[in-house]
Amino acid sequence: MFVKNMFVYTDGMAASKKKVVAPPVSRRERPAKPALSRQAIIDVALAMVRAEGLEKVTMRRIAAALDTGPATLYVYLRDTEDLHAQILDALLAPIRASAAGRGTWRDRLKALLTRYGRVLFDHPEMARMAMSTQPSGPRYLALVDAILALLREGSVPDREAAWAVDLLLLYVTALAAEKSHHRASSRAAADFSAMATAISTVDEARYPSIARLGGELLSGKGPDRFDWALDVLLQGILTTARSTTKKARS
Amino acid sequence: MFVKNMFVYTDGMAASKKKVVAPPVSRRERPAKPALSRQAIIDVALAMVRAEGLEKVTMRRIAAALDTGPATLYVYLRDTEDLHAQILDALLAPIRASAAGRGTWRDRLKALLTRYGRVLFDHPEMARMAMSTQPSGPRYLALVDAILALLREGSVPDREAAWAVDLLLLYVTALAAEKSHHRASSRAAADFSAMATAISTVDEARYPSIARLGGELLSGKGPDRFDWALDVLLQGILTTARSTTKKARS
DNA sequence: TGTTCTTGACGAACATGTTCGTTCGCGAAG
DNA sequence: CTTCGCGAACGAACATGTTCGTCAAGAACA
Repeated sequence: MFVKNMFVYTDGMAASKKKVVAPPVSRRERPAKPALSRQAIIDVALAMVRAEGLEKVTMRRIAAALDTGPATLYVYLRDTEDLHAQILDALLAPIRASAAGRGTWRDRLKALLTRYGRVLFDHPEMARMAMSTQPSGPRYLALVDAILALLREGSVPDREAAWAVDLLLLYVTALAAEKSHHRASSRAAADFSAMATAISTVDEARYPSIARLGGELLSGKGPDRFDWALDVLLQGILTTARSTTKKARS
Repeated sequence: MFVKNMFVYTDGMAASKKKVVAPPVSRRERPAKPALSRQAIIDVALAMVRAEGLEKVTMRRIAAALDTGPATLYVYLRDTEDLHAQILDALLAPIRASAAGRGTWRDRLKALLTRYGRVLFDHPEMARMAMSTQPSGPRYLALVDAILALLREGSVPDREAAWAVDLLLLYVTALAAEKSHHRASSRAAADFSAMATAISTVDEARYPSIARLGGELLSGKGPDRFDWALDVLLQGILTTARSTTKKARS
């Protein structure tokens, strides 16, 4: 009897009840929405990154764009880090990492690293995320592969190259993270000015070396310093063997 | 009965009970609390860091410890980054950055950088913060000064040393940020395993260099890789001039 | 067919950093 | 003495990431 009544009731009010936003909304409404997918989420996020920048990509906004709630996204994404890793890999696509190109292997390697750094630099939060996530997407792997190929072309032994690729990528990532943060921060100019002041007015008795070098510490433009740093790294990589290092220090 | 019970109860705990449960708390109560100060906040935060770790230091918990609300802290602190910078500087105290010590200048420099990295490594969030904040506290400046002194002792020209100190600190900070995050993350083992799997099963046609090097990419223990990286950096710093680099590339 | 199990879907709730607006005590000025 | 201005103090509110618990549809099984 109970079941029978219930059956009749729902049958009679089914259509209008649903549309009038009656409190007991049937869950049968659910499948009417287009099914979600991981790729759909990533696609929406990427569109947002390109239109508004990474800071505007939040779980809530993505969910709203997909007509669902933020909690639902966690069925497909582990967390924002997972999402960011996907975004980063997509953003690396334009780089078209390859060992081929013009100029010496060294020129090509530096150009490649510069392009990689550029992507991160343009996305502050991405750079920071790249510091803590071990990217493993196809584009990233292509980047790693290209770097290894270039190091090989430059006669860097495999054993050293295996570690050098980490070193190079870490440095570029860190620099991008540092610089992009400053760029994104409204405090950058004030911070730089405060640092310059601190250095120029430093207590010479306490910090003799800083006092001596003074403004030199802040000299040089970003690209120049970056270029020099890459040269330092490459020079060091070309002349520092792993096992030799180990023995000499033990 | 209810009112009566309440009355009796409050009577028994008159002083503290009134202050805690009475809705119309007079603002005249304010000055009765010990005045806040930036240093008091930092001290509480430091005590928490030492007792429970940085992750447990939140504005709300600090405020609670100081018997106030989190919004009040913003009168004294700009933001959490500001707070973390103070904490970092305090944590650097034990390092006692100095150019003096035993061994070659190189040994001492590496030891100093290792100690610095250790501090960051032990505090994941601190390392990440150090990537985006330009530390300028006294202990940090002492570190910078000591590094400069050691580079000078190692005959690194001032012009190069001025940039090298940045490079060295950035690398160590970045590495600590990377490694400490992994250490703090419950996903570290899974991530590493996934990476190892990805590398060993990589498509050779697509990533020939990665396939060739395989496990070598993940070889070596942290300290060994770090030691080698420092040697790379120092070797590069010792042999890479700034102006020469500029000319050769232009 | 009926029952059980699995999993997508998602609201409520929680923790955290931070901003905005209001109150009130204190010191300066008149 | 009274009034005014400033800034410490702080509650309410907001945005964000994430977890937990519940519901219901579909698959699997008897």
